[in-house]
Amino acid sequence: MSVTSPSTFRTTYAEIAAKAGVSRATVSRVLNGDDRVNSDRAKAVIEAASKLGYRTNRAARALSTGRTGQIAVVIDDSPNVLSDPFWGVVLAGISRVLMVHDIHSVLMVSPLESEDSPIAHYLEGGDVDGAIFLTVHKEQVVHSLAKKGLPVVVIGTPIDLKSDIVYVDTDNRLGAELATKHLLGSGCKKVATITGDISAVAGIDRLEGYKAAHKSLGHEFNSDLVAYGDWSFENAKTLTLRLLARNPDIDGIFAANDTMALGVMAAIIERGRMVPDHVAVVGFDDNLMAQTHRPGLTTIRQDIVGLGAAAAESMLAILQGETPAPKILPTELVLRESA
Amino acid sequence: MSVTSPSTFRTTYAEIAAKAGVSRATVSRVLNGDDRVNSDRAKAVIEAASKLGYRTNRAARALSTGRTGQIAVVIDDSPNVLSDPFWGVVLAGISRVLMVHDIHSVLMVSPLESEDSPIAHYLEGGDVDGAIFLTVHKEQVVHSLAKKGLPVVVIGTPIDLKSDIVYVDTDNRLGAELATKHLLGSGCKKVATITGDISAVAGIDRLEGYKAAHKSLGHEFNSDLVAYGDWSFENAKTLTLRLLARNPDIDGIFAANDTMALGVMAAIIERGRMVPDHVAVVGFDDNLMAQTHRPGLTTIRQDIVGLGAAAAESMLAILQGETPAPKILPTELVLRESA
DNA sequence: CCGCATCGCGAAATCGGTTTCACGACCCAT
DNA sequence: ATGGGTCGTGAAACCGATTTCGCGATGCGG
Repeated sequence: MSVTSPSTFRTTYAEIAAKAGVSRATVSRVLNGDDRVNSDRAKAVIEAASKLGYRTNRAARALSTGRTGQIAVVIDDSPNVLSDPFWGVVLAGISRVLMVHDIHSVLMVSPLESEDSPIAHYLEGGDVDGAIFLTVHKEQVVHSLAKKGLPVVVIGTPIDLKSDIVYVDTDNRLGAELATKHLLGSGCKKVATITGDISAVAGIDRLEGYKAAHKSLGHEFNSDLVAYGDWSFENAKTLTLRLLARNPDIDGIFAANDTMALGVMAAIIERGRMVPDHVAVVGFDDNLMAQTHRPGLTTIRQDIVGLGAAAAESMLAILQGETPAPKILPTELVLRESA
Repeated sequence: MSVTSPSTFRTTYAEIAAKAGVSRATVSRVLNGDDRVNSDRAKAVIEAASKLGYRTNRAARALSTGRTGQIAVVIDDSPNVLSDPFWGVVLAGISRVLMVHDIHSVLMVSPLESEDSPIAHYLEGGDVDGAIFLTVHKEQVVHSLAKKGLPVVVIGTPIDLKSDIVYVDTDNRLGAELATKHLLGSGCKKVATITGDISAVAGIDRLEGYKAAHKSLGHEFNSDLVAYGDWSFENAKTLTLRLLARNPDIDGIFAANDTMALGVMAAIIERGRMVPDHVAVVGFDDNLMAQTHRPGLTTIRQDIVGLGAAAAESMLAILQGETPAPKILPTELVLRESA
């Protein structure tokens, strides 16, 4: 009593077998590249299959093999997560790589609060062969899933590095160092930073890079010049106003992401100062806004598609039984007008 | 000879049946809400299932019922599509609704060029119960898939309206009218527009809205004030410069999306004029940039999550055997500084 | 009290690939 | 020639949930 009739006629091994005059077992062997089959028969099978327009039934295969050919991609469902263009691009990177290997991405947009959440149960349920996590969620939960045998890849460095979770990330530390060095190297005397959320590793690392640049260029690190932000525009703007009030001679600011860099610039303008003439600004990400904003934002470009692709490749490696090392992707300084 | 051992022990109907002292058939009936089962036995089954931590095996169910509980979400894979934050939000809207109904979204990021493309074949293959298309792709292909019996929902109005493809869209015409009326109503004498790609229905409709506003407020329509854009920043900037050179007395511009509105503003500034003092600007979308840009962009907000949700609900309706009418979602004017 | 419809339930078939197992054919070394 | 080995192949079991079919039991109208 199906609600909508399938109306699609799928051809099965049985039909191919009949047409090619062999058994279903042989059809299976041929179609899965087992070369221990008489080549004439193999040819016959291939021809029959293509003539009948055969498409493999993934449900049947999954039932039989226990592998579904599907990977879950889990994203936090908070209002500002999927509206960040970053994730869409990561998704594209993941999807492209997996699709080449005939693996499908199942999108799960939902917070993964506890080990009892429906998503966690689903992931354990065996209906996907693995899971890629797009933000760090509750790391605890990810660990426990991994321990239960689910292949897991995390995009972004986990806080607990001792655990051997496979992850990929952008080289946040070096990128931030690059950004800060550019400011210091182009004549800025007093370079401040607005950090990201430093409960996240990306936030910490970008701050570390800022410090490293100072050290390596022989500038003294001054904690007065560090304002702790949360990745958001408004907050960055407020912090910048406070920073400039206290240290009017700041002539360069490294913001830990582009969104905050825009907040920084808005604050500078509001104080009646010019970018980059009075204060130079460098961001991080190179998102669309960095390009469209006036003045154009000098920033650190990360290879976002590459990040997704790397995550997908790590997942494939795990499925092959390997234990891929973490991958850290390089960054690049993009010069525009703001610094 | 499995590569990674599943290590996960899934409990099956057989085990539940044994524990509850009934047959597998009865387990199935109970777990699928068939009420023609003795309530004591039902209780026993439910208890056994929960005690054993039963999770349904979707592959087995799919094989048996012919329905997979999965919907494909197809997005064009061009560099600037997934980097548009719009689509991420639509995805979230879709995913949330489907997930409530225990249906999973399979993401397919790929151009759907022809009826022979791998994606088209996959969609016909029966491994998903339906497909939601996130941009109009080759409409031809979508039609042919629909004709073959695949439940299909399109986000965005199809060009060929005679075909009875189910679609959902924002009220582009009315939104554009709202935007233009705001400009005309707040004192602008000469309001130009940068259109979107007018080979897309959204582009056409937003232009129609612009015209309708003029008509309804008794302003004459002047085709000199229409520049045909392509949704992109750079192009909009160029067109605006040209427009302003030819008509220096333009005092308002409606850009058919926010990205172009930023281009428009960049051009205005470059000409040494001020927004909104000399030229007021209104966009369309209300994306993140509209909020973070200075001056803040007055724009038309669409309910993007709602768009995804509506698409998902239409899909669910189709799967129920209904034929949902197209849904057109209302828009809203968001006042900021630019107009 | 009889015949017939209804009801609850389990045995068994089914969905479509995959995989084990065994069998016959053939080859080689003794 | 003969015992042991390899090779290609098909029959049949299997994955786990669903569904048809039919059986025995109960209920009801006449």
